[in-house]
Amino acid sequence: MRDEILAYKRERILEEAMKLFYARGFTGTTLDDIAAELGVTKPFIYTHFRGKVELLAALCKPTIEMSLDAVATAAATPGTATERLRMAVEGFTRVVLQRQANIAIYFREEKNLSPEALAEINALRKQFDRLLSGLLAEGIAAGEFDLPDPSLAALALGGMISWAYTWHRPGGRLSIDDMADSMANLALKMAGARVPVAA
Amino acid sequence: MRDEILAYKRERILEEAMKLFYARGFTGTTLDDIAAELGVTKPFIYTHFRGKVELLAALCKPTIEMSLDAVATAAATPGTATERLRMAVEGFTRVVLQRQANIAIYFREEKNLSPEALAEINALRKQFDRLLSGLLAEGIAAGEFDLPDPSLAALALGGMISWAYTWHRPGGRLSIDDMADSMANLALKMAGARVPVAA
DNA sequence: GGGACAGGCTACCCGCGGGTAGCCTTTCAA
DNA sequence: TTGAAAGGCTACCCGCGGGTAGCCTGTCCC
Repeated sequence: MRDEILAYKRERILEEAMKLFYARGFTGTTLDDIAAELGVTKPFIYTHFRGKVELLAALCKPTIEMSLDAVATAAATPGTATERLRMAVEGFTRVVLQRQANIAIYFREEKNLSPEALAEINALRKQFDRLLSGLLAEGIAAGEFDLPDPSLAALALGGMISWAYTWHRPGGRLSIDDMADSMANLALKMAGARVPVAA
Repeated sequence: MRDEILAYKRERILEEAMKLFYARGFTGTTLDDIAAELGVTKPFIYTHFRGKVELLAALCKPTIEMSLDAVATAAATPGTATERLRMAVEGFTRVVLQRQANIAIYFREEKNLSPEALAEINALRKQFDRLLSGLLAEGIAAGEFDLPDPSLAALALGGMISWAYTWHRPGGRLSIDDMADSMANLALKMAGARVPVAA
């Protein structure tokens, strides 16, 4: 129970930090701002985190892990490359949109991460690209996809989806599920998959 | 001649600012850093720019204008939608890769722009999206493309290309021209264009 | 009732860096 | 040779904000 309360406090700090970093940027947000938003004072934050940059890492890393998980799970699921690519794209799109602020913070504030945190995250991203590119290569080998350069296509695909953090507005015309479906259709068409559902 | 030297000095300042902002981030770079790199002192910069944020705007705005121009020129060129889309994608890809640092700085440091500069740039981006989406819609109307949602596809396309600023390495496996060509092929396939050149 | 501890706050330090005032040097014209 | 202007530098200011030392208060157990 003590631990649960501790964990809850951590979560609340991260939540407000996320909102403020998203709205004003990392350097545009002070620890006093975050504390004020929580109705506490700056030293309170220091009882839960080593400092400002640790907040940043705590916001970024789990989100990158979730992105990797989405693709890794899809790649490891039984099924055709087409089915798995759809699953990967849908899953990743959901992560990007559900954790839009974290994704935005990560890409904007990468330079402010500690070297250690950055290295860890870069390793995750490398895996992400490899998995996606491998999935495309499997599809080509199986005759399902038609792509001359799966590595490049993986980067293009990753960009197409990641980019949604810049323009998606929650509560807009398309729901997250709509977006995931549309992105998957576009991705399959780009891959040259047979029998694409109307994109 | 006086004016030319003045313009040259401005350019040199911007050049070093670009390199440093790109490498260390906007807040991670001091005016003293930039001055040192140029072999001058901080007040020198102030004889050419109002302050640090003006440097930022001077780096971002022309690059966004070039992006818009690339698409606007392509859209206004005579030809089929397929031809014009290829031209637009190739042109935009070239801008992104040739001005990679500026693009990166813009997307990362958007929050540090003055409200006025931000508003101007946002207006340009809106035009960009409208032009691209309009071009896709024309292609659909002409029966050249097969896309259920041209607005969404325009955003996806824009993302796919913009994203290259995060991973392209000059001197890498693919030249800028290779990249422009490949991106255009992927874009046309995504649009469902008939007779796509092997992407 | 009292001791002790946890948890948070008040109050502060201090370096960094954007921005500026005013001087010095070089150059050129008369 | 001198006056003056342009151009850049030295030296400084000062607010902001990350980080910390030490106190205070409420709570729980004896």
